[in-house]
Amino acid sequence: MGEMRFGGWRLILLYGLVLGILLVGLQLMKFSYFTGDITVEIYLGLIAITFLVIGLVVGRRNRQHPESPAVSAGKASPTSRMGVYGELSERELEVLQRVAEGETNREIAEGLFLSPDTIKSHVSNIYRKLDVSRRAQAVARAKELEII
Amino acid sequence: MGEMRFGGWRLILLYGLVLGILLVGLQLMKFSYFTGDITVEIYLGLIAITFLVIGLVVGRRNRQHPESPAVSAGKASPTSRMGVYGELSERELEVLQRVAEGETNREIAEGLFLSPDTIKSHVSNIYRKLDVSRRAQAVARAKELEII
DNA sequence: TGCCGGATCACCCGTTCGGGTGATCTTCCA
DNA sequence: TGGAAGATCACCCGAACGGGTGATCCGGCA
Repeated sequence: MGEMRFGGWRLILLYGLVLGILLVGLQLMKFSYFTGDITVEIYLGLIAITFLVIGLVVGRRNRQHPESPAVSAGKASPTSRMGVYGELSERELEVLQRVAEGETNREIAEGLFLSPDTIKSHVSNIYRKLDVSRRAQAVARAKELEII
Repeated sequence: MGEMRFGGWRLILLYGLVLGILLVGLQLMKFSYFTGDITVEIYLGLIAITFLVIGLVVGRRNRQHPESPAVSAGKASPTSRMGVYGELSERELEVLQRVAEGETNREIAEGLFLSPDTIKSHVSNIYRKLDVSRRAQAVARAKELEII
């Protein structure tokens, strides 16, 4: 995919969304304005407040969200089964240990006199058995399970 | 010396300007044939931009508070036993936590409404403070030091 | 008041990782 | 005896990472 380097991507979507809602709102308000339902002061005030809020939101968009509903992909791990992890083989434990030391696959390979591809294979199997998908997560898991 | 970079508030201002101009343009097209008077549209656009900028300024000014109550648990002793590594800032702890969950920099960025580059920066500082050089190692270290 | 550090963001570049596919060889055991 | 599982290795490709450099803004502290 073409990468948009600056700023982030969801921000643009957010802008699009806000803009769309805003335009609809403005059209409605304009209609009311011409039919004399609301005064020009209210109209202007609404516009001012709207953009003020947009500015505030954008300006503070780095605020921390402790448990925001908009975040989180798949946390909380509903699957709470243990005991499946005992099946890490000797080799896999050896590799996992070194992964936790921060060694790269190549370094591990050299330390164990194996090919980097072999290490990759072991690491992939470790991920499968620990139900994770990257090293930092595997280390955290292993520490929690006290298998390293 | 890079003057053409999309840096910081310049980007936000650009968004604001684009938004405003777009709004004005749409107004002109969509409803200038109801009234021959277009100056009022420009007027509205200017109001919108003005308040957007005001919101921006206010929002930027109010962010970054050193005293945020919404921080992780387990931070019971902020002053004691914080040796060399103890200088991990709130932000860094937050990032480190998510690193241990296996989130990518981009995922962390989205979760915290920040730029991936900012996360990279935090992660680099974490490495320096923990004296490591990659994520798995950082997680192992953090688990050993019981800071996560 | 001027400097420092934290937080935020951008960009570049080379390396590493993750995921997939596929292969050979050995051991174990049903 | 045939399959299951483990260990070993190869290759591809895109995503992610790590390490720099540099910039802005802000708050605190000497």
